[in-house]
Amino acid sequence: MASPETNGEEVPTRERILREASRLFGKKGFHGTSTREIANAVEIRQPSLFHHFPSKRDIMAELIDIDHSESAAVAEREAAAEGSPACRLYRYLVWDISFICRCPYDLTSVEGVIDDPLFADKLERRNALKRARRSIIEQAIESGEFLEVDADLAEKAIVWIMQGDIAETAGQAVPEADQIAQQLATFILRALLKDQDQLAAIKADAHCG
Amino acid sequence: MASPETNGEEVPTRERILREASRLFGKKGFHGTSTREIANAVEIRQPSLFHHFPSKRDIMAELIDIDHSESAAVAEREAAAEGSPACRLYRYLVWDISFICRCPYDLTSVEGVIDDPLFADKLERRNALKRARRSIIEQAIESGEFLEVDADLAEKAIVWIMQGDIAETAGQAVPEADQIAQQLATFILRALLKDQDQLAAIKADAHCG
DNA sequence: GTCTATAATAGGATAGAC
DNA sequence: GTCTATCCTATTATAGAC
Repeated sequence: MASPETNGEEVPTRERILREASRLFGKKGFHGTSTREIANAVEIRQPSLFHHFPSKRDIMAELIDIDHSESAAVAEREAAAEGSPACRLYRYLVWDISFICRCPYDLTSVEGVIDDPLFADKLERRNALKRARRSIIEQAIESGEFLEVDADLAEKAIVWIMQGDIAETAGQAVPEADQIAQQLATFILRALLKDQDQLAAIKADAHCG
Repeated sequence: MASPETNGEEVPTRERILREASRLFGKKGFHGTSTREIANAVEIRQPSLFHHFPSKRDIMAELIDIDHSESAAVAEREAAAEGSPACRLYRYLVWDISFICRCPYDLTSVEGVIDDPLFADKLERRNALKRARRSIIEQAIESGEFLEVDADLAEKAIVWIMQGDIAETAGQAVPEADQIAQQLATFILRALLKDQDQLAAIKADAHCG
């Protein structure tokens, strides 16, 4: 119980920079946020930022890594796993939305900068994440669990909902994380399932909460 | 057939400024886009912009008006109308998503700036639009057509999907506008309807394509 | 690890010629 | 209606003291 995270004191400066920068990037965009604003929010002077990060770009780059590294791993694992694809999609969705709701950073700005040449080195992993999600949806359609919808449009709608949830929670680490994750994952599954009566069994098999 | 819009020539400078600025705002954000970039895209010099708009802010303000004025009118009309709420939601959704897909401007940046104090005068109409959408959903839950979901979360998920579609089409006026509008409206209705078998009747009653 | 001071650049907007 | 030239401010980042 001596963790600096749990008792609310002594958050390291580098950590506070990431949190405040993510909020400002989320609200005003990466290019629209100045290093002065970040420094003011952290309550240090502007040049002191450059002791913790070599450039403004590197602050954003770290936020991209936080957003994508675990998500891509989970999605790729579920895409390659055995068993009901609908259940695997549900499990991935609950994990990722829950991650979003618990994250202390506002990751809103990530999708907005990922196509910027400045972050070209981060693009491939994001695309791998997208491919994994699409693969699970295609498996669910082929297996007959999902309606024969446009898999591309379905993957997009899912991303859009997650993106909206990211902007909504904005790094506030909401306590109802699991509840929201299950509600949104259920919303998505209902829109795609051929037989709504299977929803209860899918949730039970996924054993997330 | 002499319309400047249809034969592709002679688009007025003011119009080209709106189109190119909307694309740049959508890609790099309002604050992240310089007036020099806009001018370059329009192929005029930077100060010439200020002959057509008094400031960079006023370009964005006009894009906000384009996004919200008709949408708010349609949503408020459907919220106050008679008949099946699910049908009225479907009709609004098809209209708005179709509008998005036909719009020659990239309206991605609108949601990102609407909370900025710079555009405080545009906030009330956006909130009226949100209230109208929520009202239709609440009516559909009360009437028993929709499952007893969280109306707030449902309205959010709908906005997120429309917001994603705005970013996707990015003012390219896609030819499959009606098809996409119906697919996404169907996705949303399926996620909310208590009885999936009513979907066909709702679509028929809405008579949108 | 933070500060002040400052360099170097890019930004929004104006003046006035054509 | 567009241009060149320019003003003034804000920006990212560095240098060097403490």
